[in-house]
Amino acid sequence: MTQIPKIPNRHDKDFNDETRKIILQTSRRLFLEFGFRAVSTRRIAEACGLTQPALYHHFANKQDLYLAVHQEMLTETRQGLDRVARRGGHLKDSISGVVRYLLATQGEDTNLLFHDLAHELDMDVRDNIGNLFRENVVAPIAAIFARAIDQHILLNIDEGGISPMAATYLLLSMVQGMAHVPSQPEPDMALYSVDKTADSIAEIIVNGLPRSRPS
Amino acid sequence: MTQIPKIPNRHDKDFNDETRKIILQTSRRLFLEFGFRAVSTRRIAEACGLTQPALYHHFANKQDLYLAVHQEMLTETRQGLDRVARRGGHLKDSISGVVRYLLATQGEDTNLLFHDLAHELDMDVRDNIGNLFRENVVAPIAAIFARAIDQHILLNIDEGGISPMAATYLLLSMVQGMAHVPSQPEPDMALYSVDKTADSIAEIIVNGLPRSRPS
DNA sequence: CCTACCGATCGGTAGG
DNA sequence: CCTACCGATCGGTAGG
Repeated sequence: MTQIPKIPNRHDKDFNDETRKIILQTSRRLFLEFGFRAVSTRRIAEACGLTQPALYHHFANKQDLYLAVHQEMLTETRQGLDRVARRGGHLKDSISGVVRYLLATQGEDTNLLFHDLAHELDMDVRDNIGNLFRENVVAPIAAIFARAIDQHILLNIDEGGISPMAATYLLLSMVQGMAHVPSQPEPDMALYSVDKTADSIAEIIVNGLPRSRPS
Repeated sequence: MTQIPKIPNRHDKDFNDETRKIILQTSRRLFLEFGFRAVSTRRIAEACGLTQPALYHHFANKQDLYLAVHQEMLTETRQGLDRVARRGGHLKDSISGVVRYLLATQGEDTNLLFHDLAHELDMDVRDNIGNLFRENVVAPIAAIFARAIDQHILLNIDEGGISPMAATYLLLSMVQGMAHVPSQPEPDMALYSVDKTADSIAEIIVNGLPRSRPS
């Protein structure tokens, strides 16, 4: 019998689980910045110090890697939002805490994620990530608005208000929007600290743009 | 001398300027939905009923076509926003008019455009489109907020307000955000008419989420 | 405006 | 985890 060469597999010592973590954190950074299509598997591998086929020992394919990245990230986001929610406080403080968390963690780029879900991913992966996003991001934030409606702080739809989910998507889009404000010669929001930006967004959501007098 | 075969060029009758318009409107639709990278030149050509190399008789390359699409579109947006501005009226009415125009024309996807500018285009095209966006979209909207600050309706930065440009990016992101709210079994904002959605966003920008009582 | 084609790059596989 | 390689697709060109 000929000698069978050593082929690493997930049961060997040299099948390094550390490598999987490196691939995950590297591809997370790249996918979040550039999106699914613009990040090639070779680019991920190179950034990890691997050859491209090596990725396929840890993930079945590119979409599977993208899914794993978002499963991990959305779980983390859920934990952060739950921590904010447990602090309680008034509506504006809760909103400010949510915004601060989203800004500080440089979390999901909602728009880039939606673009990938709509155009780049197969149905099963799309549904999987879409459900995780609704469960782990939208639901916890919407609960804050729903609570304010129950306490008659905000109006419900029948009274001329908007739904908790619509309020949540509005909040998420405002967080994304502040990232695009170009830096100015004079000090501007983009140069503010995360805390100040979060308070400012929360203030606008609850009371609108700062006015001279309540009209 | 051998017979020189007929090669169409821009001076011939069969070099159809109508074709250029078809390419522009077709690629506009595709670029707006899928972004620069995801739209191949072959896909554009096929949608126009042409072969892919035929595109290069009308545009030097893919980026040049992308540029022409946005030059045309941003000019149209400028005209629409100027028309809204000329109507005058109170701040909330102006904002509502802007939002209504942006929603009705299914204009620029700001986030997709920013992604392309940041990651997909050469510096010269990026700067060109970036300048056009600031001149034709940001500036007209920011002027509305600047006017409200001059009239002491909104606070300026020193008084705790935000800059006209920051307010503009916030408005643009809110418009984008409403497009992502999933349709619900119960009637929701996504099912509202453009007019109602525009009024709702304007109300939130000026007065915040609808509350039971001014606190 | 077409056919034919170029080099580069893509996601993924074979096989060890 | 590597080398070697596959078919598909990309933007763009040659030449008529």
